[in-house]
Amino acid sequence: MTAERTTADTLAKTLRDAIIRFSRRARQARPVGDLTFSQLSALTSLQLAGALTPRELADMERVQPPTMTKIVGKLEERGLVARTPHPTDGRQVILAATDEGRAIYALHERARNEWLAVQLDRLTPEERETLARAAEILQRVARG
Amino acid sequence: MTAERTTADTLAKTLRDAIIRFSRRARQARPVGDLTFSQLSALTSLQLAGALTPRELADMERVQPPTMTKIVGKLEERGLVARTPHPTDGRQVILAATDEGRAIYALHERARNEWLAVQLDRLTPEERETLARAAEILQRVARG
DNA sequence: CACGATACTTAGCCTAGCTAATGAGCATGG
DNA sequence: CCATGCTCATTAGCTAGGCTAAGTATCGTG
Repeated sequence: MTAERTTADTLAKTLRDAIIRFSRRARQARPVGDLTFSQLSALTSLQLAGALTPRELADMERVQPPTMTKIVGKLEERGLVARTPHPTDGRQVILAATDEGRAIYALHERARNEWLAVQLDRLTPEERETLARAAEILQRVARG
Repeated sequence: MTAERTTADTLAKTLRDAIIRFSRRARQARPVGDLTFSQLSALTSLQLAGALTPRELADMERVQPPTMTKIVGKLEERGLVARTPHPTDGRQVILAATDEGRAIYALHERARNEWLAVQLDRLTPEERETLARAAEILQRVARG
C-alpha cells in the first residue's frame, strides 16, 4: 500500500526525469538523414496525412504555428517538404512530403542500425511491449 | 508474427514521436516553482546525492559540463542551489541544494495539483504501472 | 619548479519553443 | 460593392537548453 502510494506520488517526477535524460541521450545520436526529432516527427505526420496546412500540422505536433513555420522551413531547405498554394484560399498553404522526403521517411521507418533501434533490439520482448504501451499512453496524455 | 515484427520495426519511431509530443505538451504547463524540466531534474539529482561537483552532476544528467554550468547558474540565481569551494582542490566546486531548494523539491515531490500529476491520476493503476516500468527502461537505455 | 592534465567557465553557435506584431486574403453586413 | 473585421501564415524578437572550442586556474608529477 505504502509502496503503491509512494509510486503514484513520485511517478510524475520519475517519468519526467527519465524522459528528459532519454531525450538528451537520443539527441546526441542524430537519427536518420541528420534530421532532428522535431523535423522527423513533422515529416512523419505529413507523410501519414498526405497533405496538411501549417496550422493543421502545428496542431497535430502540439506546437504553435510560428514554431511549425521554422521546422517546415528547415525541411523545405533540404528539399524534403514542398509548399504549394491552396487552390481556393490564398491565405493558406499546402504542405506535402517530396519524393525525397518520402524516401527519408521510409528509410527511417526501418532503420535498424540507428542508435535507438539498436538499443531497443537489446531489450526483451516484454520490455519492448511495455514501451509500446507507454508510448500510446503518453500520446493520449499529450492529446488530453 | 507480422504484427510483432512491424511493432518492433516501428517502435523507435512511435516512441520518439510520443516522447516529443508529450514533452511539448508538458512544457506548456510549467511545473512547480516555475522551473523547467532541466532545472528540476538537476535539482532532484542534487537533492538525492546531497552534494556533487558540476562534472558529477553533468554526468548524471547526461549533459556536457558547459550545459550544466548554465543550468546551475539559473538555479543559483533563484537561490535554490549554492556553490561552495572544494575543501582541498581549488579547481573543483561543490554544489548543494539550499534550504529553499529543498523546499521546492519537497513541494514538487508531492505536487498532486500539478498538470502531469493530474493527468497521471486519471489513468488506471495498470497504466501508471506501465509508465513506471517504462521510465525505468528509458533510464537504463539513456545510461547505456 | 615547469609542464601536462584536470575542472570549471566563457564564448559563440544552433535548435526549439513561445508571444506579439505584420501582411495578405477572405467574407460579410450595410 | 466595399469597408471592416477575421483568419492564416510569417516575421521579429525573446528565452532555454543543447553543443564544441577556447580560456583560466589549479593540481600533481617528473
